[in-house]
Amino acid sequence: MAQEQKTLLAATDKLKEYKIKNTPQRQVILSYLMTSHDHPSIEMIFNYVRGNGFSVSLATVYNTLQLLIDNNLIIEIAADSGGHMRYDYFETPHYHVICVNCNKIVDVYNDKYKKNEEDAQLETGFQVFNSQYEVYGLCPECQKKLADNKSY
Amino acid sequence: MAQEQKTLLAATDKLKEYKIKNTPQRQVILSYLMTSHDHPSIEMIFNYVRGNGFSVSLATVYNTLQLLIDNNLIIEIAADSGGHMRYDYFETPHYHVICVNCNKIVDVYNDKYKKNEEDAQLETGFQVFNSQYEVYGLCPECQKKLADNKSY
DNA sequence: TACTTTTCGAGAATAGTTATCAATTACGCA
DNA sequence: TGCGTAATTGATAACTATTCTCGAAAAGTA
Ligand SMILES: [Mn+2]
Ligand SMILES: [Mn+2]
Ligand SMILES: [Zn+2]
Ligand SMILES: [Zn+2]
Repeated sequence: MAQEQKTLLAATDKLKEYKIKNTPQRQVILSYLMTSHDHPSIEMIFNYVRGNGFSVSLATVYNTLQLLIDNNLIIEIAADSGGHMRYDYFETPHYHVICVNCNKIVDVYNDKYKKNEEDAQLETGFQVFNSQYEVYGLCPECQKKLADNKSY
Repeated sequence: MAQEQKTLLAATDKLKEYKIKNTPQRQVILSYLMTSHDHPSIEMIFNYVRGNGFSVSLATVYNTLQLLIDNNLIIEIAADSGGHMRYDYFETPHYHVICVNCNKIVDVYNDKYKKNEEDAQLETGFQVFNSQYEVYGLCPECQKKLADNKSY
């Protein structure tokens, strides 16, 4: 069976597991997020779905993403200095290292940062659901690029 | 001397320190951020400045905030589920605990989360400038409110 | 299959943000 | 202190990301 088919089935299973009504649009969007590692924007998701032969509207992409966020299946990252939100399947806890120059997002699979959730709960009395950690800096490529430009 | 005057002077000093050209608008915006603890939105800042007898346009508020962000004087928090950005003077490292129901933002002055910056740098080769940590949950008031509603 | 409910989608409407550009202001320098 | 230049401001237009609308289509249920 093609890989593509497999991930569609995996997405279908997830939807069932979370008792979310199954539709082709939701399958494709979720399977894209489950397999892609590029933290896509709305536009990228929209183009991906249409590019794979499925019909979809922008409104449906927005609705579906909100649904997945509400079900804690994905997270939204405000990482794009162009003001675009980025989306990430969030099964395994990890944090994001973001290049302020090119908007690249790199995953770091280390959940140490999660330990602070307990502190936060004790300190504030909040009932804590989850947390996110973002690190800002310059990626190796942009470091090089900017160093080269300076040496004129 | 009135408190108000003092914080305006403090803001002026900060602007000098960072070699940012001094204007009345920048003074008021920065002094508001330096003293307020409510992580204001653009709209709140705009209203504050006008409410204190200074002329200002929305464009200037946006421009000034971007300038202060670029100088690492303030940070932008994507904490408002209504899609509004919030702004915070960020002299002392701290993280934010955010109520997903009422958008309240509570500061926790504990910089343990910052320790991960070193890991991130080693792991990714990024040149790290700063990092942010956000915890999501329900504030005590909203916990109570929602519990009451359920008990019908 | 028949029925009910949910979702989809095209486009309109909304709202947050950015661009424009002439007038004003800040500030280094004589 | 006063000039000259470059930067900033502000009213508003333009832009663009997101949400709304509502009739049509599809999903789930028995
Ligand atoms: Mn990720
Ligand atoms: Mn804060
Ligand atoms: Zn980069
Ligand atoms: Zn609350």
